[in-house]
Amino acid sequence: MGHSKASKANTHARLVEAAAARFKERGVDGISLSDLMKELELTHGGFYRHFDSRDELVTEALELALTQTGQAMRERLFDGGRSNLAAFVDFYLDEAHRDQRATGCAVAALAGDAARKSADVQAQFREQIERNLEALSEALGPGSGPASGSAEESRATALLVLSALYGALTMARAVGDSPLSREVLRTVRKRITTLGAAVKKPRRRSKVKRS
Amino acid sequence: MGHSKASKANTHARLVEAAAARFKERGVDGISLSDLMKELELTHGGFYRHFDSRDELVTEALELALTQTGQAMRERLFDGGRSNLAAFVDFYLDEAHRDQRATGCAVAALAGDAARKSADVQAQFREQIERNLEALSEALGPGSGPASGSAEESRATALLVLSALYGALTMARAVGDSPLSREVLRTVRKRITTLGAAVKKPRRRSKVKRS
Amino acid sequence: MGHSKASKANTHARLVEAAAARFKERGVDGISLSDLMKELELTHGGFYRHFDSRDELVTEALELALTQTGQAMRERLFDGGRSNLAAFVDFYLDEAHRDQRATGCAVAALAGDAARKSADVQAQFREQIERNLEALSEALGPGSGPASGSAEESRATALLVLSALYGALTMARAVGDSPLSREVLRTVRKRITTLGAAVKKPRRRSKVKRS
Amino acid sequence: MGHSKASKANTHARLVEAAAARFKERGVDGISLSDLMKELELTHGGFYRHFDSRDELVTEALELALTQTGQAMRERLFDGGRSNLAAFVDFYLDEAHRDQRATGCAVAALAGDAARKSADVQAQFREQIERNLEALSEALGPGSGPASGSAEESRATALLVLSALYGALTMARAVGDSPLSREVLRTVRKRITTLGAAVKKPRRRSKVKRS
DNA sequence: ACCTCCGGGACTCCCCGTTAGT
DNA sequence: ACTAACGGGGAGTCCCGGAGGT
Repeated sequence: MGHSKASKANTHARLVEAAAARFKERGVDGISLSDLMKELELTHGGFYRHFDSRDELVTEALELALTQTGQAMRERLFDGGRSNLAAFVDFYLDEAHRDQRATGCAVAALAGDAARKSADVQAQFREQIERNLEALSEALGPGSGPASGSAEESRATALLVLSALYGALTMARAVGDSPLSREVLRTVRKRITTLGAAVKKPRRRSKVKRS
Repeated sequence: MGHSKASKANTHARLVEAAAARFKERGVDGISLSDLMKELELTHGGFYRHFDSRDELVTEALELALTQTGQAMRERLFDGGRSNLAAFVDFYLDEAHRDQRATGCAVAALAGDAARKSADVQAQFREQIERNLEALSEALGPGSGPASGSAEESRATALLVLSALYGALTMARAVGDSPLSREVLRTVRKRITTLGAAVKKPRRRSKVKRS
Repeated sequence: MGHSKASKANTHARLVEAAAARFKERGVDGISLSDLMKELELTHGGFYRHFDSRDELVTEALELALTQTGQAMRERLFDGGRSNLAAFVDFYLDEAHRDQRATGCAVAALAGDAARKSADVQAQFREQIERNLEALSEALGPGSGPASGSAEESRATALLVLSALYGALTMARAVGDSPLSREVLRTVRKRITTLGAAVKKPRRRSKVKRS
Repeated sequence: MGHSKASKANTHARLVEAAAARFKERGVDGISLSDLMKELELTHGGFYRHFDSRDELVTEALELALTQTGQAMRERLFDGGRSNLAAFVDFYLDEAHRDQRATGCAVAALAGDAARKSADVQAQFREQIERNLEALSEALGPGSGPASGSAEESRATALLVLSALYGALTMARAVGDSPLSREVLRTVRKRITTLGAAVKKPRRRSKVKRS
């Protein structure tokens, strides 16, 4: 491993990766540059060879974290037909996912922090969530049901599903490992598919209710 | 210059209140003791008259924030019959609530942080969420439907509803004020009642699905 | 010793005395009320039965310290004829006086602090120094010399003598016990009388010089 | 934000200078580290980059204040022949010097405090006063008079003169601006040269007295 | 890429003057 | 007159982000 010109780019990338993981684990302000550099067996003095400021790292790490999440999500979602949603939910609301914040969903890990950050950071979340939404919407798809305002409906359902997923995972994490935590995961895992069902079939009744 | 008779208890209480508000607004680590004291027009020196450490304040402020939230929630939930859920949801997913983190729901504001805090803090969230769950479960009540594992069912529904509420509010905040943010609030507000509906009436189908 | 009405006045007086001593020893800001009260075997909570504020004690203690000093000074100055000045100087510039700040001259002990205190405090010093000056001036007296602007002359001499006394004592204290400290005392003690001599006898030359 | 290359040495020096000035003005205990740092537009957190403790700053600031004083004194004293003493005295006992404690003589400003400080501090005063004494002694010089124990004599005179100077300035400051304050300065200014005269010429009488 | 260090600012501790209640 | 405690504020310590210099 000579210290070729490529090694700088490599270190940059490793830094962003490590930061993405630590940020998801401890929050954007939860880890210092010094500790981060130590992870790569570097000293923190060298940091500024790669970034102009911590904020720059934050931006890049967030970008990475969010796109990785989106990518992984989509892959699980699109493998075949309708049953993929269930598979995705099973993964998303698993205890393993709950406990591995470093590798898990960036939105669930960092959305709470994003509310207090700059508009730029929030824009990053917005873009990614929008993308996630589209993917989920497509997965829920209008295809399988009778054609009834399908695009709108499935997007709305996707929003509801996403909210429930993020909320459930966040709650499960907030209460620590406990019966409640496991109950949240298990219950929402089981029930969440009813949302898709509800929107696809018995649409008449819902409309009546809302009026 | 002299302290009025208002006494310690008052200052202590005001400190906890101010901390609760600021914590919800900026996160538990987002405000310094010094700035907190300034809010009460005090200086940082007097802080340790009231708390042994910052952590002690965190504990008390979290307790206050969480119970206040729970209290307000229950009040909105129980005014009459079933329609209160809708009213509660309308309040919870309003833009005003989204923008007023200082006075809004403590769980939504701080659950993201709780995941990285001590087991004690997580226990506080657990207790409060449990209480919220019971209240919501009762509000969704088994009463209106035929006696079919009603308690269990309504608790499960409550979990789903709560998850969606927390998740939607968190997402709406994370993306900043924007069409997406408003869409999240609006959509979930409209759709969330279908969750309750789904569980209360057409219970047969749900069961079939889950099997 | 019942706690009769007289006892309060008594405590007040003892406080002022103790404060005067401590202030001279450690400076006006060099002792806390708490420590002061302990000297009287009281607790510091009772202080405000006797004074409205620390400043009030300072004023009274300074008054006492300054007048006691003046009194003692005058007594040593006026016992007989002219040789009293020498006796006074011998006392004033003795190592014992240097080492016993608590009972020694208040002006020498506190003039350095007075420069940084309020106009009121400085007025106290002004009055007392004026009185000391008059006494010394009288002691140096115009009597023994030929009548030549005698009052003016002796006042001027008194000023010079006082300056040298205060300055020598302050210097002797500032350098700590050491050959230099003792040299200052000894030398000024011996030489200072030449000032009086200079003014009383060979007045012609002085006047020529000043013109 | 960000520190220029100007580096530590500069800040250190500026701190010592500022401290020297403030100490002379308000006393060694009269200014807080925080306020001191504010003068340099720094915060108190950075202080310990430059000094291990407040005491260390005190030592250095005292050293600076004392040597600066001595230097300035000697410069005024040695410009030509004997008349320089008068010029020095005129400066030393001027109202301007009385009112500018921050830039004025460190001995006069701080000797009162030194008596209550550690032996180390007193040693600093001792050294500096010794140096001042030698300079003044040399200025009074044995040269002009008949050769009679000249060194001893002029040192003794220097001691007397220094005492009078310190004492007069201290008194003038202690009583605040007032007729008395001005009288002290004026009178001692005029009379102090008689001390030198007294020692240089009529030496016989002095010797007789001392025996 | 390292090491060193600067300046910022937080937390904690402790003492002071002052006040209230016993 | 004491006990207790309040609020002010200084000192000391630590760590962080950032900026040289080797």
